[in-house]
Amino acid sequence: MISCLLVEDQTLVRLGLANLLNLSDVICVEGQAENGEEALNQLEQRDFDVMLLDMRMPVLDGLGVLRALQNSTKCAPPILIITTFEDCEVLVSAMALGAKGYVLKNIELEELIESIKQIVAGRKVLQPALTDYLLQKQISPQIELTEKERQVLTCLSLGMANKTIARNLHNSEGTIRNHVSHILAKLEVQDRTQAVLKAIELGLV
Amino acid sequence: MISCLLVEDQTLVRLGLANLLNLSDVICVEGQAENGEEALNQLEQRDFDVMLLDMRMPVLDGLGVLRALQNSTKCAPPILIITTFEDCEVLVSAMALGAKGYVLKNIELEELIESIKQIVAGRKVLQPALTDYLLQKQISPQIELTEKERQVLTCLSLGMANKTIARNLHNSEGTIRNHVSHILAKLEVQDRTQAVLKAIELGLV
DNA sequence: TTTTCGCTATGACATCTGTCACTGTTTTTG
DNA sequence: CAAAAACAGTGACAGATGTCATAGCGAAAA
Repeated sequence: MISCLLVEDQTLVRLGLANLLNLSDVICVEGQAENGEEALNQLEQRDFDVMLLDMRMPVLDGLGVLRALQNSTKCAPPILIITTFEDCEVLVSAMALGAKGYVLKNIELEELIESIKQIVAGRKVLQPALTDYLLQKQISPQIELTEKERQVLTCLSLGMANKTIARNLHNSEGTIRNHVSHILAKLEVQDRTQAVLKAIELGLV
Repeated sequence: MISCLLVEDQTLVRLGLANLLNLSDVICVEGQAENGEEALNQLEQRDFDVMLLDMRMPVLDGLGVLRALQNSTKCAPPILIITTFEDCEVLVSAMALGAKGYVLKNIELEELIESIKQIVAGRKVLQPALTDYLLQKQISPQIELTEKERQVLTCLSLGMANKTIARNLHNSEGTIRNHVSHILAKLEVQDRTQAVLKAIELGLV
């Protein structure tokens, strides 16, 4: 029987998932936490075979937990990240911080149980759908904006006009126009609206 | 016994929640769907007392389902939106489209069951935490766009120029300009970029 | 040191954008 | 039916937007 610490802020999701896992004959959710701090407390008090960790949480999020464990002397259980597609940007950081694998919340139950077994056995679990996505993002030519350009882009995605941006950043309107022009070129788009859309898509803002 | 259709894309969450609800002695999850289209299919085939509807889904999202039901002659069950704090911007649209209430996914189980009973009894359920947030955001009164305006707005949020939109929708550029002008007025913004941002924020696209 | 790069700035230019007024047709609604 | 919308269009206009060439300044890199 694999003892498991489940860390997830949404009550319904946590209870539901715990229930499902407990119905299996190999996994037993023996600890639950609804944020990172609680998780760390639970780890203080007893040992687990594995920790299922959500990324987005109040108080202390998934990355926070991983950081805390790295700086701690205590020997933590292997960690499987359970996250949504929307939050997958932080996965690279999570893996760098010592997580042993990641799966999407919309994974099938059977597959999740299999993943947990793999993690406990010391192997890594990288769900293909996510890996593909991350690789594709990395392959996509990285857009390098200067500090000023980033500022202007932020203003753009707040819907500001050139004149307004100029006032905000204490520049002439002409200067801002130049920056905008460079941003459009770097993002390979034709106008500010497309720039904002692309920036949102790429998570630049 | 209340028969319930549960619409939620994340498999684990859906199964877990169904399980929890079925453990109660008043609610029975008799249908499940992992996207809006499946939900509509299920509604075709049989009746339910209530539908629990997630907002963010692939294929056809929550708003899409509500729109489809509004344009349909069929008598749909009352709908309770179950969503996350992050997606709550679209709730105003959802309510305008006929949803009967909304709760957060991190609601307590007891409270959720109580909410479902209220909905089935014909009352509305507006979870205070969300209502407060929305009021604080001073969400403007429901924005009513015409069909054509919606089409143009969609084009706008794809980053199209007026000329491109005109070609796409088979209109003169002047006509498109007029439509854009009306959209800006209705959204109470100054230019197309702000319109796109607001449209995204309000879930109009 | 020389070069490169980021930032600032200006002026000119073509084009795009949004507003307004006004004219119609068609469809919906009271 | 009559009024009200939605839809399509035109022409004119002011202002916003984006491009380009050019140039000075300071800091960092070669």
